[in-house]
Amino acid sequence: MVRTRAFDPAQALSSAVDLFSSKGYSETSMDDIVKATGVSRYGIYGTFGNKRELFEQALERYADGMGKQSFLRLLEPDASLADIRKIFDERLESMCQSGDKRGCMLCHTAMELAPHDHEIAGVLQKFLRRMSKAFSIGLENARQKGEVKEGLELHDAGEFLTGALFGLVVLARAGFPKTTLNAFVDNTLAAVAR
Amino acid sequence: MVRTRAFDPAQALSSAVDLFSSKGYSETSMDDIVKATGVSRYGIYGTFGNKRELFEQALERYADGMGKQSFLRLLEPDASLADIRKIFDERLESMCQSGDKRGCMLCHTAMELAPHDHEIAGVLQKFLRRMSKAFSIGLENARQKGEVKEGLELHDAGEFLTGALFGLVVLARAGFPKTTLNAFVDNTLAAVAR
DNA sequence: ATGTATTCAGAACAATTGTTCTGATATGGG
DNA sequence: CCCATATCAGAACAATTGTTCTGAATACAT
Repeated sequence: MVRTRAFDPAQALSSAVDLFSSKGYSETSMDDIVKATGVSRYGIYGTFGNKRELFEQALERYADGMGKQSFLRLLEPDASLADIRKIFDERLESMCQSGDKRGCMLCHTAMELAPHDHEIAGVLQKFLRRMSKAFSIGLENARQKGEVKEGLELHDAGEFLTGALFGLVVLARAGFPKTTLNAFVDNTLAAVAR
Repeated sequence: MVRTRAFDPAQALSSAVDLFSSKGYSETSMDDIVKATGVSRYGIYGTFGNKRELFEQALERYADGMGKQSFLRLLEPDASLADIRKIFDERLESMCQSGDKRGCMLCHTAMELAPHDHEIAGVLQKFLRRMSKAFSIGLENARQKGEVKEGLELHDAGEFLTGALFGLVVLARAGFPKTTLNAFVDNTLAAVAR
């Protein structure tokens, strides 16, 4: 052991997540990543492998973060529709903040990579199923409070909410105003509410 | 006038639309276009300008085609919810056919180009507003038949359907099975149906 | 303090990108 | 039949891509 690493891999991965989230895979160059992280090419390649592998790790981290900080509360037995709405509102807010508009890594992955990269597609599907499952558990909990539309099939409804979340992302990136996005969320929630 | 053009611009543009639809902007190279159309670079650049301009024309053509062949029937006074469902089913079917999976040019444009290309974003928004308007007129017509949920605000509902259509596209590209996509459409339609 | 192994910063590389140029080819009016 | 001109096929070009290599810098075990 001689010279110690001068950067924090977790922090570098975090920067990569930001870049990939906002610009997607092919629009983000390794040069962008080197500049954003301040880490040398040597450090990036030595730590994360190549661009594809870096993306895969970033995707994993992105999904984990989203799961822990947004979807976990749906699993609480007292979760309500308001908690589901909060997920949509948070995403809406994050999509609307200015600058190089933040995006959605899952959405980018589905659009650019999944159709011709089966390994990435598998990882993506795992996360989307997890999201959908969390949504349907959230709905099940909300149902206990009498907030959910009667007769709603919760498994399908979970996947519906997942898809709707992506619809929101696409509308936001197209540049629609916040009022439109809010109305979209209202209609989405109304589709599962009592 | 001396030597005549050996290719049909409309047909070449059509090939470009196919490529851009399935792979998006940056994943489609001019070399791909040259190969797919069989037209020389000279012909492409002379007829359509550069890649950006070609994409813009392809986008225009894509949206026009989609409008004429899918959305026009919603404007008929006797349009019904079934006609709206047909739009979703057609898209679902087109997304599921094998090979280099077909995609959605509007969706790709929103994800890759719109956030940093204001001109393209403007064109895109024009088309999305047109789609949403067609949806809400379709809903208005369907309302005459008593098919629509009472109290539904049709303007917002039109935009909701537009967003949901994109959600469907993203789920399809993520590789979800047809049954899931069908359930998504069911839930979407149920959100506006009586 | 010194040497050695590891990280660093950036040069270097081959491949691919969008775009332009060039000489050959073909066409229709004289 | 022949020439002028527009089109063709592909070479050429500069820029950018992902990736690897190289010598300088550094920090710990000795």
